[in-house]
Amino acid sequence: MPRMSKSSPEDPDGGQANGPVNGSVEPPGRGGGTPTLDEVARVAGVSRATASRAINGGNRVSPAAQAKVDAAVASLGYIPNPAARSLVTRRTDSVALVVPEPDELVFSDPFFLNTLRSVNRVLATRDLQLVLLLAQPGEEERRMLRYLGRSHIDGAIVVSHHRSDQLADHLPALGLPCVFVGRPWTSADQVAYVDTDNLGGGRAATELLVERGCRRIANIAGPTDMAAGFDRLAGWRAAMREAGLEDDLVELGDFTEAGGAAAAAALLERCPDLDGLVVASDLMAAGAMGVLTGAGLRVPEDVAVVGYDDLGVAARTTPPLTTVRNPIGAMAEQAARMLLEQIDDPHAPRGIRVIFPPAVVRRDSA
Amino acid sequence: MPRMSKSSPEDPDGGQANGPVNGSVEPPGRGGGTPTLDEVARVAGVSRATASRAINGGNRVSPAAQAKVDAAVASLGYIPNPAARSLVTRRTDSVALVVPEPDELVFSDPFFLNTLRSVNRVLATRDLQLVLLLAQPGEEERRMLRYLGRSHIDGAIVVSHHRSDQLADHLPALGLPCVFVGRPWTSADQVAYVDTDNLGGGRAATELLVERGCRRIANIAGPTDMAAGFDRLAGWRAAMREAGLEDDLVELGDFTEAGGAAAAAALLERCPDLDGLVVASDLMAAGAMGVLTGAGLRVPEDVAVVGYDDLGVAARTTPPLTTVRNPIGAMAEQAARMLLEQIDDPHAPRGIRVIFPPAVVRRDSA
DNA sequence: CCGTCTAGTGGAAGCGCTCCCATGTGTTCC
DNA sequence: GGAACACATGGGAGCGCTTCCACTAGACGG
Repeated sequence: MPRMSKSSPEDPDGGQANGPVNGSVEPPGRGGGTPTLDEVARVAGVSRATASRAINGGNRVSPAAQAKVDAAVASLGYIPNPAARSLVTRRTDSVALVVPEPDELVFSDPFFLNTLRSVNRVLATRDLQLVLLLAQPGEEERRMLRYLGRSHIDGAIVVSHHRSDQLADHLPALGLPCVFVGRPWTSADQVAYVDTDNLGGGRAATELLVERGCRRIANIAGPTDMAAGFDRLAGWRAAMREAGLEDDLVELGDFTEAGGAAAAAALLERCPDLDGLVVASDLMAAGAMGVLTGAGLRVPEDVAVVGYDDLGVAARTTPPLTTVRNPIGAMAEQAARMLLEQIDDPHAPRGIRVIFPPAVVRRDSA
Repeated sequence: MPRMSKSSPEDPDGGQANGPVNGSVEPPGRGGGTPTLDEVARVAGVSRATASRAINGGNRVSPAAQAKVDAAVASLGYIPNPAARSLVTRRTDSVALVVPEPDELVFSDPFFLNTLRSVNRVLATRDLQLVLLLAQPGEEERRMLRYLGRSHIDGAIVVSHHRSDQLADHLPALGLPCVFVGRPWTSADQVAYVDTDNLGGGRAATELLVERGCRRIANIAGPTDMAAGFDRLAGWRAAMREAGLEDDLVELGDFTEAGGAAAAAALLERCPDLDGLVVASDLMAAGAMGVLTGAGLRVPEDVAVVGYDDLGVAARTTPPLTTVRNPIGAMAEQAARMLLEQIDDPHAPRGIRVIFPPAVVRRDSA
């Protein structure tokens, strides 16, 4: 029974509207549509079932049949229809990169690009597609959750998660495989995540200054609704207390250069003779250093500065910034791999976490 | 080595929804799995056909039926299965953002992020998903083309297209709606694209220096395998000739800060007394200015500098950079809207192009 | 020499959806 | 009052694919 793929009675343009237009070859006997599994099977002289098996890894297929199917696929230029496949397998071969975006910060950060790159690299090895989901809190976020809730996607990687969004609670509840980059605020023990030891990093940065002999060490913190900002500040606090120093010289920044500058100015006002500065990001540190030198202070002679991230900016400031490395590429890759594992094995444990150690990178600012 | 810990070794509610076998196990009608259109129809007391119509815009559906279906959808939390829908409609409701990536440059550019943002914003208004396709030339690119060739995607936006890739020839040949951001090298009259007038921009930048009285104006060009780099250089050339000046003081950069610095050094070697510098990107201009001031030259007193892009860097250099604005956000948005039009109407004209005028932004460097 | 395997195969049953078409119902017009 | 026309509706045929299941050979041991 012939498919009536073409020219149904009242198809005005003969069906050439969508779909790859005639363009190239058309070996098979049938109408000019894109080849289907049926055609492959016919050309190969096997059943559709066998053709399907051959195409999907060749389980329980004789070498002879496999060869015939391979040849047919090649000659027809056959590519399986993903929708049809997805309909029955219930997989979509695509994963989402979820980026809650309450502000525009994410985007100015080289951090995001590194993530994208690394995730994509891992996914490419498995022929998975990356769907980007940017959503602001509120309506957009809700729509995104609806989207994720249905079988559009096999899994999700969440980056730049904020305290306000409820991704960490909702995603696992959907039964959707997911991995967070950066410790989630809630449900942290039910969700897989990878992170750096931001607390240890904040502590290490501070200890460096303490050992250098600094006594009045201030801190420019990141937004405390992001785990990274929160933990780095906590690390600073811990190190300060251990060194017997006051831990009240803190200003909040927003991870931007301007924010860092503003915070530095405020700090300088509060404590004109500060001699050390721990900053939660290199970009903010760059802004802060501008203010310091503008105030006639030398870095590191008068004020030693330590940044955080080491994603490029740090090497370009004057003086080059001593900083704590944030291995974002490795983290994202790790996250992608963990997601793959979850997708492959739905019974795999859910709460795995991987924490990368901090690494101080010494340059000239401290 | 990252350390790893599993905090919840066993999976409380394993993946129950993974086999297509479920259909037979699960009595239809009771809310076991995800609701289907059948269930909606049953709950609403109408046929599946009517339910489908009601859900898809309510054409030829009585208000009463519409209301009943709406209620059923709400109460069941029904979301159409995209695969099933796509199988019959031959649409996928997702578009690709194609990024050929011969090098890592694209990523360090704020340009890319702006694009992403804008495209996403437009797509969101129509509930379309953004699939990110990053591919290096060669095997990866071929795989990408195969992917695009099939009905995975309704359309594509191509950014950062290089001379070497053959996207501009292949994509339209696939019959796939597509829009380029940045003039394609080939098939430029068969492909829709949006661009800025880079030639005009290069010319304007140069004229600014000429009017300022500069006579020995050098140029740091971008990669000439990208239209933007090529055109900006051509604009400089045209303006130089018109002013009766030599147009041979050119060095090629790679759109990075380091590349700009290297080019500036070479230029300085060739012509120690140059008094004007037109640079194809702000990042390169920043690098170049570093070299200039390092050589004891004042900007703009000794050498006036004009950059290109104005995507943030320009305002942060010392001195702030006079530059030519590259309205990348507007361009990307425009591209997305054009793509939507092509998708909506397959018979729409293909070769539309939209060119944004250049705009000089005066700061302190010239 | 006959069960009993096992590997390979094809028939057929859907996956959840859209849309064509035939079939009611209520309106309008001559 | 019947023809002519809306308009709304449900039945049903697929979209292209995977996979269950029944079936046929040959292989092998008893």
